[in-house]
Amino acid sequence: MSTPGRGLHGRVLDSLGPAITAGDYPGGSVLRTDELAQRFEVSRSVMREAVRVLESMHLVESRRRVGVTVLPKSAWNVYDPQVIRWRLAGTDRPRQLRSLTVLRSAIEPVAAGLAAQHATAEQCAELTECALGMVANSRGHKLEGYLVHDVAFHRVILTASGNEMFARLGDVVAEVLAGRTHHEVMFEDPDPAAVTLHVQVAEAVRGGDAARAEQLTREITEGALQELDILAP
Amino acid sequence: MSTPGRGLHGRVLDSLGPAITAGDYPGGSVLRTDELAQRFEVSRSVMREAVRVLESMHLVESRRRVGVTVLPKSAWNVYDPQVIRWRLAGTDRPRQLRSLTVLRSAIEPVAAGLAAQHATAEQCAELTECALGMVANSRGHKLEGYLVHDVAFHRVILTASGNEMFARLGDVVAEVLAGRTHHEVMFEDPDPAAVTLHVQVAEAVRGGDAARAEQLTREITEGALQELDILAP
DNA sequence: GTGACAAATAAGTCTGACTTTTTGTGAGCG
DNA sequence: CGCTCACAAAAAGTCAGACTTATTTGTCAC
Repeated sequence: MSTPGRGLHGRVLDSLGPAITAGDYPGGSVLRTDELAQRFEVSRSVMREAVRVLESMHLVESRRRVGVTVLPKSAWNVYDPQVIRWRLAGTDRPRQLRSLTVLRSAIEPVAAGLAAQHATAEQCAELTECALGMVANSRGHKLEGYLVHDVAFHRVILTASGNEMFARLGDVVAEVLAGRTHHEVMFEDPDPAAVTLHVQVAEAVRGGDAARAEQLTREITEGALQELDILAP
Repeated sequence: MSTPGRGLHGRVLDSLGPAITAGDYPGGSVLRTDELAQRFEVSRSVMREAVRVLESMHLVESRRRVGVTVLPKSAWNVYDPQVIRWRLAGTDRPRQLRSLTVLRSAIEPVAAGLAAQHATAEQCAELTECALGMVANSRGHKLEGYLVHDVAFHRVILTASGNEMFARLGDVVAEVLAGRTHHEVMFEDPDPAAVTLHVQVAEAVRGGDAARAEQLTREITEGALQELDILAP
């Protein structure tokens, strides 16, 4: 999925990033570059590069004479895809999943409305194809096939909205949907009502009915929120 | 506001970051670390740190034997506050401002609804105070005073929503509102209707009326969108 | 044309010496 | 006792140079 450990500094990050986001080093903890370099058996240059990246994510702050200070959670760049992945992989997973689902519930309906106004013919076709794929995989424990089309569907909506910031949430949504299928309980086939809603959204977008696309998508995300409440009330 | 040029690598970033986000180096352009180090008169170690940061923002990609490749806009981490600031400062400003305003229109109503459910008594008081401050500065060309309270108002809403990802958008909203007051045309006093809406949102949140808070905030952001359409249709 | 091999190239890594800033501390003094 | 100021220590910051490694590209034989 992501790009693991590109270069030595990347491997250090793969180890240190999750540790920090998991809370192994509480906000205010002070680390020293030299010590870290020794611990990870890399040179100081490599360690410094890793620290710079963590700093750009506002996970740590490096100050002379004091060291590398871990910042409080409130300072973190929670929109950084890397940070999101690290948190989803760690103990913060439930909270992160909830935050992201709420975010989805705010963004996706608006994105769908915009998509109805701006989607190209090609995007409409793609959308319909995705919806059909979902229908085809909606019965008989074909969860993986369903997931692929579900992810593609939401990606097209976000892209077709024409808003670059919405488009960039495609990966996040993919992560959330994949998480739901793989980690959470999902023995049975997906909710038939949800499948129908996706088909209807595709129709609304194709027909240029922004209000309807928005409303239907709101029902989809509403369902996702309820699912979450059932799992962890 | 931001933290300019912390260390040498920071100063390199202050120069190179805006250049890339402004499109001075089109996607696909290839730079070489050594050459950049010479151009900015820093050592390679410093230059490498800067490149690592740009890489973590997905502005560039560094590959052996080829160099530092500038990535297409579609790959950028558009939620990185630093990237947002760079783009707001450059030629991409109008597009960025529009994207952010659309984002606001999706997020803030939902945030207001959640705030109505979760806001503490203290946050409600703060909110009312902000609204009153807006009223007090709404007439007689007190734009700066108005702005301060406006920013504070939206910050409280986003924080009170209880969603960490919403809360993190406080800075972004502040940037957008400040931009509207400082850069765009805003000779006259703010729209009285908008002021009234803010007061009513404060009331709705205090009263725990989520639906009303959401709807009223939707009207506020709707107004912001229309403002944008008038300026650049 | 194709496939393997060699050379060129630029990033990646390591090391050691040096600089700069910040902080703590303690001496001196009111 | 408390204050200031100067000095020393600590850790990040910077630099330069040598070396390694992966990747591309070009070439040459088949």
